[in-house]
Amino acid sequence: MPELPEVETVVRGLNRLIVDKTITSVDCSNQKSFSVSKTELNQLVINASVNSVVRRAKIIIIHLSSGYSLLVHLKMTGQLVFRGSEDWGAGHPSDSLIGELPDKSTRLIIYFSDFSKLYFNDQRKFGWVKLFKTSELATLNTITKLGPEPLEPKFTDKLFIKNVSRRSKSNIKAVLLDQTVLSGIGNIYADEALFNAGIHPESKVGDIPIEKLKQLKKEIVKVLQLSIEQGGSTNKNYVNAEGKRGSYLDFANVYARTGLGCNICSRPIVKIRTAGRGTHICTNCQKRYSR
DNA sequence: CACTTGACCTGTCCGC
DNA sequence: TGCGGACAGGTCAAGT
Repeated sequence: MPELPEVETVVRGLNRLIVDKTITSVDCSNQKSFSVSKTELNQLVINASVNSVVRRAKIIIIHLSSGYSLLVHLKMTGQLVFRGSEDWGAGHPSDSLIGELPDKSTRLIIYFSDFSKLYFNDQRKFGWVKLFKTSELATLNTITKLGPEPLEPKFTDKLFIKNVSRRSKSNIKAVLLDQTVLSGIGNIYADEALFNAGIHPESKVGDIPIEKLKQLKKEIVKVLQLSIEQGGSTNKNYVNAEGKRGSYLDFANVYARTGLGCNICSRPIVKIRTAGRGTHICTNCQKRYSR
């Protein structure tokens, strides 16, 4: 669920909420979620302050003053939720989607010197938190293997076509989900971009006309920008750094609209399975390209 | 190398 | 009401 727009929203929130705060301690459960032990984690981050929070693909990077950086991947059900010192005690913000913290999915708590806290919750335990030296990030395989950022100027038509063409015999949907081709797209925005471009997700990349691929690239950028404006998509678990939902799904054309009328032709949206994923389409508006 | 599938988890929903 | 099974979907290892 957290894809590029959701992760971007969390990062923007954290930049407002935790920059310049100093860590006093960390507390974690579920060792599987972490690359270092609680003891090590405490040794390496205590008394460090937060320099900045950035994003690469779907990875959240928290740069610390100690020369280390915390990397967080939310996978499907991860959340990074900030609670200010005024929320200490019984109450919690009434407009938050989640209640009292910690709860049973809390895996990590970062305590700041002003008594505010950052919670990492993850129901399904797929997410992770890793600690690296900031100077090592540039050569880290986790990061260097990632494809281009779709919202950066370097993401040109030419680069998009070159990268998707590496997998010319695959379904276009599977290729959009491949983070080495381009980074940040997940199931929701793959379905939305393919609908907006009028392409059936099971079209093979090699069968799609170049002009249509260019249009798809344009639709990817547009849908990601729109979703960031809406604070991302909340289907079930996703919340921003303040525990609030995103509203992109109010604008969705196909995702989670099975059985509802297509916004263009009114025929019902159909759900199929493509590349092992639930896939939402309008069979009338999306053309299946084939040889 | 290109490409596909299943495993990792837990909570929820659907049919019987 | 309870119970089994399918499903949710990001990534990677293992398969063809």
